[in-house]
Amino acid sequence: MGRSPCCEKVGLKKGPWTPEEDQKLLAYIEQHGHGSWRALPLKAGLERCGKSCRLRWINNLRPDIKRGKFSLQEEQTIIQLHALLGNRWSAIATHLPKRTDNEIKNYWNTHLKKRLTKMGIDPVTHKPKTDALAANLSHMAQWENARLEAEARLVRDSKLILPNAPPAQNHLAPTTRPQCVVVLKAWQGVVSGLFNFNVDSMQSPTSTLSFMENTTLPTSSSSVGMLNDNFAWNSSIPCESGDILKVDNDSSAGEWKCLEKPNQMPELKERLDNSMELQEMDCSSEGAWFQELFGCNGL
DNA sequence: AAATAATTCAACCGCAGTCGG
DNA sequence: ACCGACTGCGGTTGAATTATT
Repeated sequence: MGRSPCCEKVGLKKGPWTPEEDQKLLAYIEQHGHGSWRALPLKAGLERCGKSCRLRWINNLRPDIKRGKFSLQEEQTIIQLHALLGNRWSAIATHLPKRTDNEIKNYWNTHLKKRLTKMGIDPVTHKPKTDALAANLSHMAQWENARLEAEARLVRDSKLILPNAPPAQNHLAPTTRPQCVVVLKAWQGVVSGLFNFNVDSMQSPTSTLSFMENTTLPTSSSSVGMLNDNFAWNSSIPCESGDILKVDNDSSAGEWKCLEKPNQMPELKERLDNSMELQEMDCSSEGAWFQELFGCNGL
């Protein structure tokens, strides 16, 4: 083992590099290669330790470094790889050849981690947090479930009492039924940790976010937005019965698009069909509460 | 315009793994 | 097998910058 003594030596310069120092380091490496980092500072005429030179070269002076804002694709790759590899920044950096591990680490800590946290996703486990937010949503979902059961029962009872009663006016076409229930169902699934990453797809630019069986995805625009912000990579998500949600990375927003018509859970569909009152339920505000909860624009 | 708070990111620090003597 | 030199990595720090009051 043993510790490197070079950085403990007194008299070596620390702190930000000057352009002159950069020039010396660049010129030396271009001419001789870096060779032994420990010996380099003396040969290059730098009052720095080898470690500092190495770091400066790797993180700033290397000619193949890409600077500037991370692209959506890069963000997606980082999130995917972090889910797989954890804080192994150098391993992650090998998949983003023009980015340094330090830059990726900084970007994760200052941007991506915060974003995931804001979305209720644990940035360590990449699973939804079972915190107060999730508990609230779970509670809301249970409440909604109970309410629907009661309403459906009421409707059935009223049909029994008035068998010839005319059908209630249907304000919404069946395919455009209120979707807040679907959203809640889906969120219940999400908070239960029903999704996982398809490891095999990690190398592929088009990856699949696979859900465990019977996970119903939300189809309202607001909830789709939520998923977009959480898992905005080039993905296809199998919904029920082969319905596919796809994120379109060709657009700068990486928008989720439902390619097929939404397919709701059979029992939910039946319940909705049975409930005339439910068909009249006003769900216009559901987008608002989801956006408020998740802080995403979702549209 | 000034003061303060928040954010960003380059650089440092120390630990662990590898290699050669 | 042991020891020391060296490199690479990840966590952390703090100065610089930007946003907010």
